[in-house]
Amino acid sequence: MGKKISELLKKGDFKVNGSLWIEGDGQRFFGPGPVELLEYIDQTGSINQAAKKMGMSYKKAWELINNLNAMAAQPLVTTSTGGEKGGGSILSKEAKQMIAYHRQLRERFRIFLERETARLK
Amino acid sequence: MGKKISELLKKGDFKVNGSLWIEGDGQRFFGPGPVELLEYIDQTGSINQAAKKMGMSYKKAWELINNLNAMAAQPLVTTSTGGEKGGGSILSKEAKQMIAYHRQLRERFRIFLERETARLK
DNA sequence: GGCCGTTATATCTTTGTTTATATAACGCAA
DNA sequence: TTGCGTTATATAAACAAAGATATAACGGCC
Repeated sequence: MGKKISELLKKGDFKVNGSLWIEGDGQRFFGPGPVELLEYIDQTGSINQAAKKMGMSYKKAWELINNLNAMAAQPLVTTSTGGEKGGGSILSKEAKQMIAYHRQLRERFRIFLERETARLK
Repeated sequence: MGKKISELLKKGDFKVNGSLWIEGDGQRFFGPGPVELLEYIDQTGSINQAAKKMGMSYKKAWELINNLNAMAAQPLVTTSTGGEKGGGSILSKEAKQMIAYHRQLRERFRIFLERETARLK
């Protein structure tokens, strides 16, 4: 039967971890990063502030959003410039639904990872 | 209930995909890359040839192996230089066991991903 | 008109990662 | 002794990713 994994590692403690995403046409569409960004945009109403909360440059955040919109049938984020607050961004109904899907996915993944970690101990 | 994911994407076809690894002390220990490399080393008896099969530079392959050995309680790969074939590398019993663990893990992960993909369709 | 904060974009710089190249040591065999 | 293929390592070069900076446009408000 052999040794346990904890015996194979110098530091005995370990866990199974991973990353999950939804992909269409071979390329990633919806991963952990974009989801978190969308959630912050929903909270703040601004790509700029959401990026700051994530410690991410505005440029990168904008590129993420742009990619998402390019792959989505309907835009996930609609933006506007000017006005009282200088502009802003809001999530579409579809974006909120994607977030909900991903939340469920992540929760089941978390359970899977816990179970697999326990199985190897 | 909202729309299906396939309706949210321009290209209707999609799947849930991901990556899995074993980590100790917060840092990755055993992921898909190292496993594949070890398997090739087992086949060829050489880090050099294994690296070529993976389209990876020898340097990177060696660094991967070095990291693995540094985190493992017993070395996973033992190397030798000189001799009839110029030297070579062989896997320890522990390495083969890690590969076996990871294979099982991957298989259950595959099933998980298929199930999750189906659930969203 | 001038101010404000935001989106959108281009350009340049910096940083980090990967790859390429070179060199030495090893031990067996011819 | 020379040749061979491998491990092991350093250094330089090439490439990619990320970050910094600057600028324009927008539209409400004072």
